[in-house]
Amino acid sequence: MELDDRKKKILQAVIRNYLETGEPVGSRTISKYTDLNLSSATIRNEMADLEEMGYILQPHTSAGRIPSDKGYRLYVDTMMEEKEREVVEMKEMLVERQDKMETLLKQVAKVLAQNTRYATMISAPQAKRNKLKFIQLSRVEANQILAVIVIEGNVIKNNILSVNDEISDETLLKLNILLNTHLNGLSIDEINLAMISVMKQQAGIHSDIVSEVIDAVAEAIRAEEDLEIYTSGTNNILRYPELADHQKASELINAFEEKQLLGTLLQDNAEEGENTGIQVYIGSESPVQSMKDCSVVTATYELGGGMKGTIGIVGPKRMDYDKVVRTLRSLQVQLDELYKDDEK
Amino acid sequence: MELDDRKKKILQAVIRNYLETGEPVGSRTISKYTDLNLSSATIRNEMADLEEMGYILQPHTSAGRIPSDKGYRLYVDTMMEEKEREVVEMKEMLVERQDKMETLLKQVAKVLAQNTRYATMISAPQAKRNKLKFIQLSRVEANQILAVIVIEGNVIKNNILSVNDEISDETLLKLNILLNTHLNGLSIDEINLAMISVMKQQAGIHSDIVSEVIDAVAEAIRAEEDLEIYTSGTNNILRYPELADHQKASELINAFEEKQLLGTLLQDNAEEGENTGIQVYIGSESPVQSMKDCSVVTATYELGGGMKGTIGIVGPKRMDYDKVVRTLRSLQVQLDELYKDDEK
DNA sequence: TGTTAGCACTCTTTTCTGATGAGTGCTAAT
DNA sequence: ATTAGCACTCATCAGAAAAGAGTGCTAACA
Repeated sequence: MELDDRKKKILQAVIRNYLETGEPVGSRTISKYTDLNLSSATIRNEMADLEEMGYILQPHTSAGRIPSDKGYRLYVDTMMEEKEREVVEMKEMLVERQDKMETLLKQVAKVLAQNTRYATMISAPQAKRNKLKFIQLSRVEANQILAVIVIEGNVIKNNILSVNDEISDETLLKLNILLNTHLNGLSIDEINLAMISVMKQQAGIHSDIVSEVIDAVAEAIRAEEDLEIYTSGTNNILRYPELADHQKASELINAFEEKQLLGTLLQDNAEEGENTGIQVYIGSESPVQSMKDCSVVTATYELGGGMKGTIGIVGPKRMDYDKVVRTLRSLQVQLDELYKDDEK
Repeated sequence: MELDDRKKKILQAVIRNYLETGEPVGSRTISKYTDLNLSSATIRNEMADLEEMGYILQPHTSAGRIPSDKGYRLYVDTMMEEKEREVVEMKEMLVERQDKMETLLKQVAKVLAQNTRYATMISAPQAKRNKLKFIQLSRVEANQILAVIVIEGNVIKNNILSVNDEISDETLLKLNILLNTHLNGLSIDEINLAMISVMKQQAGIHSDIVSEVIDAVAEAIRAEEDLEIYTSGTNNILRYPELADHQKASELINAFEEKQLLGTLLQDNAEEGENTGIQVYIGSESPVQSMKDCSVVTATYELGGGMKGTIGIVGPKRMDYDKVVRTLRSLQVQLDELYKDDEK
């Protein structure tokens, strides 16, 4: 059977209507809703075909139809009209340039959640390979050394090391130079044992500090490499009856709390080289088990310098795909501009 | 009317039973549940009295009784038996000493939520008056200066400052000395304008850096002063039908997401000088509006050096007060020991 | 005098029933 | 190919009846 133009129109009407109401859509509704001027009977026949083809489902005999995952997929891929109207201007809400990346991302997640009324998540931008830029040791107390580790992209980590015997300012300076000359510009797997042993030798009695610092560096880079994720609007999940069932809602809320679980979703996506950077996962397409009854839309964004992160929106399968995609796209542009403003 | 011993026993039995089941408790149940050897009729008379006194409520005629807030209050204040059995050993789960405070606190919140099956929150320990301990400026790039600010209690903040003209290593050293001699050991409101202008004068052409650094210091101390809060087990809210109603659940989940809303709860408490440091808020006693149908138990903990934080547990009014209090108390001890271990 | 058995009464909860209505699939007419 | 018509299905709703839990009150009892 072929999916002709009329069938497409009907399918589209079914989906549109279902997105709005969340209720199964009947033939009579469609017959009036569309400009096809067909009677409900004709629609019924067409809907029977569409069901056979797997685009729509009947929850039970004598209920209307609801879109299947396959139906949503077709809709998202080929039928969404991206109207220009009401492109949400998020910029105003982000005007106050945030110094801290963390604050910015939290705010984006929050604004997005308020705007869309779905649950949102955003991963902090990451450079592919994190290289060490600069190390600085300084004394805090007699037997405490502060190690400041700066990674490519101006990410800064601190670490306090305890030492047994006091260290003079002079040796501290020497150690600083030693560490920086050897390690700067290296990524974590470029620091090898040979290098470490050379450094230890040169450090003499302070070799233990060297190892501690190197551990700290490794730790810092590793920490930077696992995704920092911010979420917002978790409570929106309860807004949609099809997700608000305790079992499902609990799993979802948990996923949003244990942010690592969201990692797959945000990480994998960042790597896929889609042209627009926007991905839609419908129901079971989602790589995260607990979201098999939701849809997830993700968008990668760039904050310059190859720093890429991902934004995700989680809602019911009948989420307003048009609006979500539109909003994400506009957000991508706005974040891009934010970076450019920063540049100049 | 007097609350004699028998009435107390009956009240206790009603509460105990209600805590377990969440269902109104009838006279017959009590008559069998207790060792009073009284018939249900007698119990009924007593229960009528207890109701008159305001300790219990009838949801409707011909339902059993449920405890009122006043009833819970009496129970918590005078009737809880703290049995020794099954004191949850959380220590094992916290064995791996965490370097980072953040990780530790997140873990505590999580373990606590898993143990109690309630929602938990924990505020990071804070010293009352945050004093500046040490400042370190260093160059990251030609026109970028990294300012590391260490606050009493070894809290470290970083800040990158952009400067217009390059600064020599020498001037940087001078600035470092200048800043440290003037500012170390001061709290935010001890840094006054006079001091600043003296420093600016001494800094000569680099006076703009001085102001930037001072801003950064102020910002860092302020940031440290507003509570860092970690939460866990939000989804446990859905476990209790009396809270799982969409309206309430949504508000609660939101409160746990917008962690500032929890601030009042955790902050006020930290200041109250209760002997045990454990506080119970029942229903409308809670200072947070959205929790008027819950109970909240908070405990202050100390991590040495006057650094105090607060742990909070949020559950239904029929939460297992005994267990929660026991767990919190044991946690207080364990955190205390953790610090002592750290000390030596 | 305190305790208890008994009973009528109240109110919620559950179950069943029939009615309603939305929606379908099929057939026959256009 | 389209549509009107009709029998049929099934969820949902309203109401009634039944069941059950629990109460308050009274009268009897130790």
